[in-house]
Amino acid sequence: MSLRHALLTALLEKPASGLELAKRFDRSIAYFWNATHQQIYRELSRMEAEGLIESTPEENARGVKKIHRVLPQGRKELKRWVGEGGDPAPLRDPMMVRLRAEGVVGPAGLADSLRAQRKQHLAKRALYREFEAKDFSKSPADRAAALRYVVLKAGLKYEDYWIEMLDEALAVLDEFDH
Amino acid sequence: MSLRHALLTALLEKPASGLELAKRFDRSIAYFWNATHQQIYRELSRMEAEGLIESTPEENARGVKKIHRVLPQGRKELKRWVGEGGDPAPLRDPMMVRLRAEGVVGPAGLADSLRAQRKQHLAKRALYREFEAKDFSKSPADRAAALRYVVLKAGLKYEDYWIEMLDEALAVLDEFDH
DNA sequence: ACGCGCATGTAACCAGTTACATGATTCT
DNA sequence: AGAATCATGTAACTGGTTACATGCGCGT
Repeated sequence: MSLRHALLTALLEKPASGLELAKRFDRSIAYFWNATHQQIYRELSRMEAEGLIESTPEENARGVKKIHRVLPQGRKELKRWVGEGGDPAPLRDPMMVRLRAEGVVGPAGLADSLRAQRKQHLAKRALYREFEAKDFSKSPADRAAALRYVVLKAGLKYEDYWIEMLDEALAVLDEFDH
Repeated sequence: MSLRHALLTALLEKPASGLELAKRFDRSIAYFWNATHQQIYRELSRMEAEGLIESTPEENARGVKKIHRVLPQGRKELKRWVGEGGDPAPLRDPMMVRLRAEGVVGPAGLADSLRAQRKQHLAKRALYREFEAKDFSKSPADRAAALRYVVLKAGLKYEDYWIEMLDEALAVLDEFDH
């Protein structure tokens, strides 16, 4: 149930509406979690029903915007969950399955999609590097910022990892299928 | 729907029963996909109903063991899927959420679970290194083996990545909470 | 006789995905 | 007037998780 806790964290940093959260998830927080607006709305309703957050309608904007704020119960729940621990997330990546399958069924046109994914990872890395230049040009002074930077660096390294991986896979395909 | 295709790949390499597949997923294939036996049985039934695989009971063993084999339709479906392409798998890791949350709610005892996870990643890496020494001590000659090696190296690097990450996070927590 | 490991499953649940619905405001 | 954007939601479905059920054979 990490979506709930990702939302609590985001709302503690700054109260927001459902759609604003969805956008933040798309942008700055996407390197460690993501979610669609449907999922977010559902989870926000649940959390409100359980007394973890409250919402106040803001009528001046178009439609009715609901700003969500974390209640003491919510902060308590987040703190409890952080200390809780648990196993590493199970790895589940279709591309690795595809690579192995390519070995078994013979050339099936995987190289193109490897290159396409490589491009996407390059783009993400470039974006994260912008975040890095903007937010962490000097080393962070406080604890919270230092931890945010660790997470950003993890995102960066994750993209590095994939680019290396894909290059290696492409080299192998190139060698055997010249 | 990658479970299906992971199973087809595994069954093409060697026909097997449901439980054997579950074990293989736990061991050698766990660095790119995993699944419980319940999931595997459900998917095998579906694939049999759709004519992608067939099963023959083997009564001599204890209980009734069903050996599954891939049919031409199944191979065709796997090949189709490999060429299909798609976006990178969305990243979703609770530990990254926890790190960020720690920054927001203050020290909440995250260091212990970071160390616990680190241990698990070290163990996995050691296991993968054994696989490497056993199966790839000399560089692979054929295409299929070369691709299997790429996937194993990806698994290895993934563990390296996490160990580095966790060390960095622990260093930050150590610095601020001495 | 008893427990353990092999082997196959069912059922209920939860989280994430996809498609669609609705209404208001701003831009052209 | 019509299109794009902001904003919130419902419904149906798929995939993954957890808990439980059942029966056989082998070792002690």
